[in-house]
Amino acid sequence: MDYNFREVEKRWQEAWKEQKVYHVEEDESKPKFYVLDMFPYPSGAGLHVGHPLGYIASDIYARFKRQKGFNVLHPMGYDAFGLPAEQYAIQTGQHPAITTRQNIARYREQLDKIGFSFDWDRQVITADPKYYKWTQWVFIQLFNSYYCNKCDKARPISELVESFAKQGTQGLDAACTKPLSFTADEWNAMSEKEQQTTLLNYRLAYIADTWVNWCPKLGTVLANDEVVNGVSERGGYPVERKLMKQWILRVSAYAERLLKGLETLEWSDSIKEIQRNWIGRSEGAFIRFKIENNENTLDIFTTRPDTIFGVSFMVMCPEHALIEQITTPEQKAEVDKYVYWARNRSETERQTDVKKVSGVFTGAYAINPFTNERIPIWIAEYVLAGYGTGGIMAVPAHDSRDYAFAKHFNLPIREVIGGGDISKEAFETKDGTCVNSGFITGMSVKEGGKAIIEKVKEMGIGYGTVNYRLRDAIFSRQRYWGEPFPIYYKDGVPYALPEDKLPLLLPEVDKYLPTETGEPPLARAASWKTEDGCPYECSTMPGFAGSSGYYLRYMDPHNDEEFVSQKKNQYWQQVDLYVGGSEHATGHLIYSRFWNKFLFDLGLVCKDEPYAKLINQGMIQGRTNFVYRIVNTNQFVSLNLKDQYEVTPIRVDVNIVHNDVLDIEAFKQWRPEFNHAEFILEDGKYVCGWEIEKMSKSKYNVQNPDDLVEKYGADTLRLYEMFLGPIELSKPWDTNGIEGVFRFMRKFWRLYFDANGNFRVMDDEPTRDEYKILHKTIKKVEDDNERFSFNTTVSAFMIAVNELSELKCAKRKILEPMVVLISAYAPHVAEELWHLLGHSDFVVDATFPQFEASYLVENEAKYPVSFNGKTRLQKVFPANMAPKEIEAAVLADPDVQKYLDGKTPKKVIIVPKKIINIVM
RNA sequence: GCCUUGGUGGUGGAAUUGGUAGACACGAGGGACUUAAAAUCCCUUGAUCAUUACGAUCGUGCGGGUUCAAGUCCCGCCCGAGGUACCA
Repeated sequence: MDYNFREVEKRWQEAWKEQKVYHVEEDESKPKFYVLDMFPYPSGAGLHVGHPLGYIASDIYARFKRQKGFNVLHPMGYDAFGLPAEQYAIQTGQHPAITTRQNIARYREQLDKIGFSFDWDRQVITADPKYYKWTQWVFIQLFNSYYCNKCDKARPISELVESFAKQGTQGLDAACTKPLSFTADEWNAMSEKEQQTTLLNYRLAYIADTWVNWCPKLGTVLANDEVVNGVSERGGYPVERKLMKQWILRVSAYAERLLKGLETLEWSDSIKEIQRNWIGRSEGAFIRFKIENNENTLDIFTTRPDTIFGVSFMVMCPEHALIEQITTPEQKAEVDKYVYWARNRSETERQTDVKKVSGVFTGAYAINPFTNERIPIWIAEYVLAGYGTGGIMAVPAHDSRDYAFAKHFNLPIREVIGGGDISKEAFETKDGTCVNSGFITGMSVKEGGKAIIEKVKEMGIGYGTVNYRLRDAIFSRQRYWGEPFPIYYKDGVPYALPEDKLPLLLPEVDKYLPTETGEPPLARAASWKTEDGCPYECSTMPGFAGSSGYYLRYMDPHNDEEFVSQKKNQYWQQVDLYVGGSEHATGHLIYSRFWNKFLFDLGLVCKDEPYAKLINQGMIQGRTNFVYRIVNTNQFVSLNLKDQYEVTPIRVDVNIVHNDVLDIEAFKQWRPEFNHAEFILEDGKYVCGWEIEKMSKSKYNVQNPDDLVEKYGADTLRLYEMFLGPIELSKPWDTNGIEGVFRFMRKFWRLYFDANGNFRVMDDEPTRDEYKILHKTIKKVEDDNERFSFNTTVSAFMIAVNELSELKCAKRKILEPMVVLISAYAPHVAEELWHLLGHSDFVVDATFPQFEASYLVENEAKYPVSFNGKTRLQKVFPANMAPKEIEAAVLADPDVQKYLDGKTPKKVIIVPKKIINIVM
């Protein structure tokens, strides 16, 4: 019987489905293991060979763990809300739900062909009302919570209301948009509307006017991580800054815990580092500067309080609220002009002009609290609204940005940290000594900073504090295809919908565009209001809403009463292994951790981190092939002859190139303009050039997994994707090697059949050599699986099969465990052989073979003999021979003596079973 | 600029704690079988020199160092990839 992968794969895929082989239930008798792949967005293009890389790796691990006795949860679903489906809907009028359904069907079909062990009964789809009911529910919990800094966790907003009624803001320490201060009487005297507005200052999901990344082309705002290099991540459209009322999640309240939590995670250093930078913790001081002839104060955050004696000007961001109040009449015209200009600049313009200095003087002066000096207050773009207080004290001598500004506007530069040379550039060290600095002169930077903090505290104008770069996440999108907010407005104030009204279904609209008045698409829905006539929120939630807590829903996907039951959450705990791309480092992987920590605070989940171990699979790059057309002709010249001509490289479809040799007939058919192409060949072939690029349709280098499955089978594809190299590394996809893996698959199959195609496995006792091959392989596979080194496991299989073929081994005691070993990688062929071996259960439930070290014990050890570290020859000695004896034997050996050349060695190093080194 | 990675044959890569560098594949060359092709099998394949049998020298981005021994550890560079970028 030949290796007929089409028949084998079809048979077992059907059997697995029918018998629900991969269905999993909670089972207290077994330890659990949770393996999760990052949620895919089902795009219209379908899967390319890069997508399954991570899925194959996690599938191998899931199957391996199951064979090692774990109860493995390995689910899959779809992150189905999102921009592409909606953009398509705008263009065609087709409802995004339809497109999404089609795309999901296509994904499913492609995934099914690869033979994954997903439990599809647990599938979740974010766009399904049964699912987004719980996204909305979590949002309501966020809305109804605030962050208590004292107990360092989220608490019900009702507790805050009670406390305000009793003691106002006295003793309050809560995360907030801006610090407020009022008494119980003042609170109690507030109207309902005023109270609700006040509470928004504390809620973990709140609405506020904020500067946002507005993308006019997409008609929506974007989160910081959705803007890349000043343009939208999806589509690459320009992004502007705009002041808008938006729903926001108070992620910043969790900054410290998000940072600390990283220490407990088994994630790569690079991802942890990216998150640390994104959170951006910095210690410093908050200091209030008086403003001359003005009631207000200019508040600043600085990490260098030690340099306060060197302040020579102050800078506010162009968005600063105080600008109008402090600008002098003489400066007003100029300030207005600058502020207008700066505020309306796009992100792209801002980023490209980073080096250009711009700014304007307000005419106002602040007072240095230590020197009582008048300090001019400027406005400049280099100070950002979103960080700290939006104002700084500028110390040009010791900050390069302030330095550039001072030089440009001719402001004084005063040295306050000794030891540097400030004539050319700022001296930014943190290990200097304070000079010209009043009472801190002579102190180190560290001591000086501490002393200033003490002093400002005493003076009541500041305190030491910590600032984070991490900002609150903007949570509204002015789009149709997302979760509706469970929010309605009464008297202009937002209220949460009662939980029993969930899910709030996405309404039908006539068009997926904003209204004529610029409102989001949901405003088109005729009855988008409560029974009492209160209007619902018109924006929808962003992509990360549905993906932030999805791993919890997999634990209990059909529960309509609870988000996840305590019992099931207790059983599955958290994701043990999470596999996905590193591009989610600053988006999903932060939001998801935030979401989980919040649910943890509420006592809904038992772990405060969602993903214990994370593996980032590398990208699969495309390998583009080129042909070379001689300029102004229709002649194409082969790679190694092209330098003799002036040529234009042209990308050619990789599917008509084999091992870099062009299929000339297929090329002529490929596009009409090549019908009559002529070729200059080398050795009778047309050889193409190649380059590594991103895999994309426009570069004609896309490899579709379906085609490869069709040609070689899923098992070969799975093995080959793993064989390509370490899972975390990015690597080019090159089908040249897949033939070798396919050959291996057939060779493996042939171990079980004789020349006439009859199953030939017999029950004879294996030889010691045969056992040795098996146990060497068991050990290698087990160790490599545990460290996610799947490429070396594939090599180990190849070696074992080569060796067993050599021995013509057909013994059940060897070949049966081999089936189990390989089954995680090539489940279909393993299943077929497993049943041919007489089993009626499924190979995924077989027990992973037990490694017996005794089979690997050697009586002899082969020693490489080296002279001064250079290996010259090999000698075999009994494994238990003492080093002393080996030394004597080796020195007496005639071959060795030839190299000794009559000299006496200075030293002989013998590492048992490893190496002999003779030092001369 | 800063942070994180990585650099090994023509190609993908292996070498897990410092112990025979190049496993396993691809590609290439040669051969067997075959009317032929496919499939399969065998040999060679890091470079240079030598080839009569033994071989010899060099070699893991570059320059140093530690060590009996370095792809692996340390110091200083060079190059690539990813992240981040006025974050006070």
